[in-house]
Amino acid sequence: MGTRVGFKNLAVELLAAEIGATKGSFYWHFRDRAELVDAVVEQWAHTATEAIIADVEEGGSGDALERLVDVVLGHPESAPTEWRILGAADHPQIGPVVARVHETRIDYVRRLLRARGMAPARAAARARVLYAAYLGNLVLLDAPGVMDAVKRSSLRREFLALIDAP
Amino acid sequence: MGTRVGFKNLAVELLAAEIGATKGSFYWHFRDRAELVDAVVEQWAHTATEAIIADVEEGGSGDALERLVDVVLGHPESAPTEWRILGAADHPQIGPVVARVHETRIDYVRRLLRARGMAPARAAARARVLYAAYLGNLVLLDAPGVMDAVKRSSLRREFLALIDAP
DNA sequence: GTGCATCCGTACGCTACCGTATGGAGGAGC
DNA sequence: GCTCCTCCATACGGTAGCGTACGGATGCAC
Repeated sequence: MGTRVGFKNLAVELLAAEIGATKGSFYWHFRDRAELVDAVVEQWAHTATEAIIADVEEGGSGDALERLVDVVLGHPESAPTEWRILGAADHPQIGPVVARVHETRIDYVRRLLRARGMAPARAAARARVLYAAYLGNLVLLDAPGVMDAVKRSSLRREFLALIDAP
Repeated sequence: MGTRVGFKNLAVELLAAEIGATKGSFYWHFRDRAELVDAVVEQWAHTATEAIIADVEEGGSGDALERLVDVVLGHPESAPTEWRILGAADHPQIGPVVARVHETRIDYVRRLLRARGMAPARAAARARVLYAAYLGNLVLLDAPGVMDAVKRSSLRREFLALIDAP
């Protein structure tokens, strides 16, 4: 069996065979492969932004930024999927959606920093760098052996230190 | 003309046509496409680690970590190439090389943090998060419109703040 | 000048994948 | 029972890209 992730593996015949169907069935439900890609990416964009933000917002105890760090660090199993989608951002169907997700997330972090009293300009720049650290963490999680030696508690501690940096 | 970057564009016939040659010529110099990929990735691994580290080491004025930040933030034009190679890390020929580059760079940042007096365990974790921020910065640079509003001086300031965070 | 090594071009086979054409099974309505 | 709609399978055409076969040119040794 293949890698199960990756834009290249989002192929019509491969997907159909995995389900146990054929191409004839696929092309009844989807007009073409582009429609499938759109559906997958749009689904990801939803669960990767609104769902996470809602999850953080409704869990009322403690600081929201801390809860956000716990949420994004607590689900390393979703890292490969997200990283593969980001890696396909050069595709014309995926790039705009990814950019939209980036801006939504950065703006959310910026608002949380503002709520902690950080000045507007600094909050904007800090939000970008913090989110960049999250993205790079995805990359490193995907590289075999690079993150094996580091404990998640250390990571959490460093992320929180970056939030509170002067 | 195409995008000039991206693993998919590293194709034999496309490359040959771009130079003005043909496949027959290519297969005289390379055994197959895998050998070409190996050569490109290995070349990148060299210039992306040893070259940068040497550049930082020999420029003697000021703090080494600050110089490193200036070097990596000062060459945004190399971001697309690096980002595309990282995005192809699921390829069996590229993944190990990328992991090697990650570890080399993280260890370098860790040593610089140690030289500033940071405790070993914290330096190891901090180096990973700092490097992750650099990687995420590559991702955001590639997303159109996301980084337009932020000035490089602000970015530099935030990176330095992350270095000195408690 | 003849033989040999080097380098390159043309033509072909092969595979993977997308998309289409076409027929057929099974249920719903009447 | 006839018809139509929904869903699926088989078979085919078309394209992109990798790798190979083979012939031709160019230069060097002798």
